[in-house]
This record gives sequence, structure tokens and C-alpha cells, in this order.
Amino acid sequence: METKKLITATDTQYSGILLNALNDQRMQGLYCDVTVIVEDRKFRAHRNILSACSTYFHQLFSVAGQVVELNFIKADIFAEILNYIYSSRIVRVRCDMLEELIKSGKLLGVPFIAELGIPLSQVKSISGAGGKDGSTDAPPNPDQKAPEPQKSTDNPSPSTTKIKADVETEMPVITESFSLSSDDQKDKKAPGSKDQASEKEEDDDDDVIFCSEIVASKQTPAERKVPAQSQTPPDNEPEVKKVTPAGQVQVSQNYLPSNQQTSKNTSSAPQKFIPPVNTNISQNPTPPANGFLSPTTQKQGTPNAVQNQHSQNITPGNTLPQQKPVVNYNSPKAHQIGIVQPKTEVIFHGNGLCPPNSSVVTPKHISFDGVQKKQVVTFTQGSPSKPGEFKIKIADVVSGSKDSIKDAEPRRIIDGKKIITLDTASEIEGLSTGCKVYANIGEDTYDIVIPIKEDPEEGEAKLDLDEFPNRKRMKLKHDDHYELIVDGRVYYICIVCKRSYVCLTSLRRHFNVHSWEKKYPCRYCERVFPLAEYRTKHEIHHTGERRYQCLTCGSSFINYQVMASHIRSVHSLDPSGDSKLYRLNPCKTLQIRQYAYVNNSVDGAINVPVIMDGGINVPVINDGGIVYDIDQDKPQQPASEGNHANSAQKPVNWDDIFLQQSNQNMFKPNTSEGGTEFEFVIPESY
DNA sequence: CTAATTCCTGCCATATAGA
DNA sequence: TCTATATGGCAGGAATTAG
Repeated sequence: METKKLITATDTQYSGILLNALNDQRMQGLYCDVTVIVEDRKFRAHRNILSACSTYFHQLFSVAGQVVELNFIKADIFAEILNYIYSSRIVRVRCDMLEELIKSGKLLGVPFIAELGIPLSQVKSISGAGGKDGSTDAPPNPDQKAPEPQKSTDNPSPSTTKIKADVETEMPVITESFSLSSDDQKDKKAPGSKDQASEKEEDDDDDVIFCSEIVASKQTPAERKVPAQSQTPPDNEPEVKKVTPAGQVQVSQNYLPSNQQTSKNTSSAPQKFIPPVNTNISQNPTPPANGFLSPTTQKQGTPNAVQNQHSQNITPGNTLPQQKPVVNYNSPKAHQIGIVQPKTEVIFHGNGLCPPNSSVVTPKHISFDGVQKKQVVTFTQGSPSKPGEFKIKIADVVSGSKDSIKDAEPRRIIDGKKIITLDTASEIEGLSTGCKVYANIGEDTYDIVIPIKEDPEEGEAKLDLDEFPNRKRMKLKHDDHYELIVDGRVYYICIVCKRSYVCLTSLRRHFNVHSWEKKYPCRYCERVFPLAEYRTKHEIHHTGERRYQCLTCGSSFINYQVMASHIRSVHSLDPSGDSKLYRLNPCKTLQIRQYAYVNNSVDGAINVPVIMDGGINVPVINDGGIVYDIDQDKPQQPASEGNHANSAQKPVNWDDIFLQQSNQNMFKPNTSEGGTEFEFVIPESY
């Protein structure tokens, strides 16, 4: 066999170019497969990239859907981090943002950013260089390389080697403008200098330098995700293990026994799995320790909040005293009793650490480890026949540890599903979205049907097929909710915010507030709404139309609330009583879907008619007998909300749809019309 | 503190796609 | 045609915001 010369060629710029290309794609929205919502901003990105650079995302994406919402970070900070992830650079970050940036970097498990604090502190203290920089602290643990959180120890790539060599000198550098750089030296640039264009392509390798021990010293999200089997059962957890910021992942966790491995329990890490729940107490005046919560997030809880607030921090006044009969939400009896619990916000600590009697507290807003905000957990169980009165106390569901889930004994395997029984509802949290949870199997026990997945990706689809054989059309992946079955009733739980819904349609509708898959822009202004109804109501404010009319005095009002308030205050009557005290007139100014109203007024006032979807040219008669000729001549444009099926699909096409309808045609001031401020001018298209 | 506004969610009617 | 699902309007309570 003839010997052949082996050639090895390394494209030293490949990674940089690749990163650049990825960043370009991100900027163009190409192939972005995840939306990260931070505050009011949405960031499109690539899961692979994020997961490679962030231990947080790495874990999160193992369970999360296409949209994740972070509430423990500020949007501008996240923007910087995202820019870093896609460029390997942090450029000209304001110094006042630095601290927060570092914190956020830690939270997200982005080693480079997390490590920035080290040199910064050195700078601040003027303690001289060297010290405990990343190189010293960071164990020679190349496998913690940020881009590949899960492995690669065995890959001492040249770059890695080089990086190690450079560590001492190439720590992040704070320039005079507090820009941070970890510039690569391929072109021998001074650390502080930044030729962004060129460096961008070269820096990324270096980032592995700073990976680290943040990950090493703290339990990574991934570690947390997989519960250490040997962990103390949640019930016995004396205290909440401090939540490692970076670990505040979980929208949900896949809990597939088959996949569960104990390998990660190496984590002698002080922390155990951090449950997704971290609620905080709204009434609790204690601000987050780090104080970096935005006002809006203060009620949302942050990892830090979790860290610093314990369930026992619950303001006594806001919680039922302990001596109060504990209504263990895990107990079916709790529901049966129908106890109305005081509402409050609670810090739920993971691992089911929240004391069992924390159930006596009904959190109103629960944050789940940074993934979202409010949580309605009013849990009162009236009669099951009154769905609205029975809300699952999600806190129960989410506060649990997965340890016991894993430990739960598989009771039986049926049709590709493994059924396990949990001892407490708090353990349910670990379930993947495909799991169905059956409560009330016994006191404080729950049967959980877990699909046995061969392939994590297909698992849920398989689950659906398995579990819903009767459904002809089942979403292959309903990764937007869990299903919790209590007393035979199914509750749909949003995986993002853990709200529970009796109606799946309600959940679907609600979920758009997370995903913004559909957007409903106002025709009159720049506002955009996640729900069509919100937009409609908002637009009515633009038109000024007053559809709600008090039957007692004839006054008209713009919405139900105003009308009801009027009836209550002026007439001292209850608008929600049996007798109809108002009338809802058909909408004249907006082409919204209207139903064939049932007579909803006690006096027989008409609520007329009969404009259906697609029937927009059906004349509408108002209560005064006036015929509103709706869209007589205009052929149905797929023009409106009325055609909701279409508009819903492409809600952003409002501009196209209504382009010809100038707003001023919709209404104009009218002083002649008593009582109302506008004369409604039905556009021709109506 | 009160009123106004916005949000939320069960329920319902309607439209549509697929079997 | 039937069924499941999507969509969105409405009611009315709750939460939030504004004055």
C-alpha cells in the first residue's frame, strides 16, 4: 500500500466567517427557529446557536417550544448578549450596563460574559492584573467551552490550545470606553482595538477561554434538569437550595424515565434541580437583591428573587397562617372543600421545596424561572360543573422536583406509555408537554402517562398518536401545553406561564401572547395586539362608537365595563343580573364579525342581527329600524376581521386590506349628534 | 381612593379542513 | 356530511392604571 501524504488544512477564519454568516441570517430572520421574548422585545434567533453558547438555552430548548420568554433579563441586555453570541464580541456596552450584563451572562450561562466581572473587578479595585482571572479560576476544562456545553473534552483543538496559552493575557479587556473585547490575536491587534469587521470573524475561538467555571462551579441548567436521583425527596428538603441564576430554565422538563440518567448527579453541586417555579410575593416589598428587575418584572420573579426569597419570606399577612388548616393542593380534598384561598404571590422554590402547606397560598403570579410572568392559580373548587370556578393550582404542579418523578416507579407500560405515580403534585412539573397527568388517583398521588420516546423529537408526536387515537387531527406537537386531568376533567396548562385553562381554545388563544405567532395591528395606530379581540376593542376606541346602551336612560357607552359601571353607579342596578339592563348594538364602524344576537334585553330590544362572517352584505337593522346597508356593492373583500379565517391567518395584512380605507372615512367629528362625539361614516367597503 | 381602562377566560357561534 | 379545530366576539370578573 503506497504511502500517501496526509494533509491537514485548517481554515482559521472558518469559524469567524461562519459566525458572521449566522449573524447575517439572524439579522435577516433566515432560518430562525426560536423567538425569545424579553420584556416587550422579540428576538429571533437560532436554537442551535443559543444552545451552543448558553447553558441556559441549552437546557431550555430541550423542552421549550419555539418561543421562550425571559423575564429575568432586560431586553437591552439580552440584545447585547445576543449580539455577542452571534459575533463573539461585546462592543461598547455602557458601563452602567456592565454589572447587569455580567449577571445576565451568568443567568444565561454564557461564560464569557459571566466572566467579564472578573477583570472588571480588577479594574475597579486596581488590584493589578492576573489575579483570579478566568484562567486561574477556570479549571483547565476545555469541555466547558461555551459553544459546546455538553462536551468536547477530548478535543483539544489547536485553537483551544492556543487559547489556553493566551488566557493569561487575553482575558476580556475593558477599554476606556468600557467596551469589552476578547480579541483574537490572529491579526495581532491590540486587545483594546477593535476592527469590528475583521475581528468578528476571528474572535470566536477565543471565547472558549472564558468558559468556565461558572458552569463548573455552579450546577448547570442541564445538571439541574436531570435530577439527581439521590436527591433528598422534595418533601424533606429543608430549604430551598439556592437557585443558581443560570439555572433558571425550564418551561417544562422532559421527564422520560428512559432518558433519565443519573450521570449528572455527579453534581455534588449544592443545588439540586431547580424547579421552574419561582414566584415572588407581590406584596413583598423586598426588592430583588440585585435590583436589576425592571418594574415589570418585579412581580415576575427572577432567579435572583428566588435566590433571595424563600417561601418563608411570604409576608405573613398575605399568607394563611400556618396553623390554618392546610389545604394541600395536592390533595383532592382541597378541591372538594372548595376553599378559597387568599391570593398572594409566593416564592416557590424548586425541588418541591416549597413546603407542603405552601399550598395554602394561592399565588397570583408565578414566574417560572424567568419564563414568564403571571400565573393565575386561584384554586377553588366549586362544583366541577362550574369550570370557571375551578382552577388548578398550578403552583402545585410546577413546584416540584423531578427527582421523585424519576424515582417514581413505573407502574405499567401500556401502548408505549409508561405510567408512573407521583406522590405529590409538586412533582408533576417535570413532565414534558406531552404528558398527561391524572390527578386524584389517590390522595396526593397522581398517575402520569409518559410517552416512551425513542426520539425526543418524535416523542410528542408519538404521544399524541398514542394517547389520542380517536382524534383525527391532532397537532403533532402540542408543545404549548400540558394536560392535567383532575377528577376526570382536563385542564390545559400553558407551558410558558403555567396558566390553566378549561378550554383548549382559550389556551390556544392565550398562547399567542407568548408566541406572537399572529399579530393584530390596529388600523388606526401603530399598536399591535396578540389577540384579535384586544385589537377590536382598541379600534372601537378609535372610532368612538358606543355600542352599549343603557336601557334605563338610553345612554350609550363604549364598552361593557363603562356601561356596567354606569348602571351600577347611576341606576344602582346590577347589569349582570337576570334582567337585561342594556343593549348591545351592532358594530357600525368596524367590520367585525357579529353574531345573530339573541335578544339580550329584557324589553325585547333588538340586538339584531345577522351579520355573519362572509355575510357582510346582509343589511343590518338597528334597533331603531334603520337599515345599515352593509357592503351592498362591495364584493367581499377578504377585507376584514369578518373574514376572520383569512385575516387570522394573515393578520398582518391589515395594511393591504384596509389600504383603501382611509381612517378619516371611518368617522369624523360630529357635533350634531347628541351624546356621541362622532358621526359614524360607514366606509363604502362596508 | 375611585374611576377608567385593560386584561383575562369560559362560553358560544361560525368557518374551514379533512375524513 | 360529519367532525375536529380555528377563530374571534361577548360577558363579566379581576387587575391595573390614571386622576
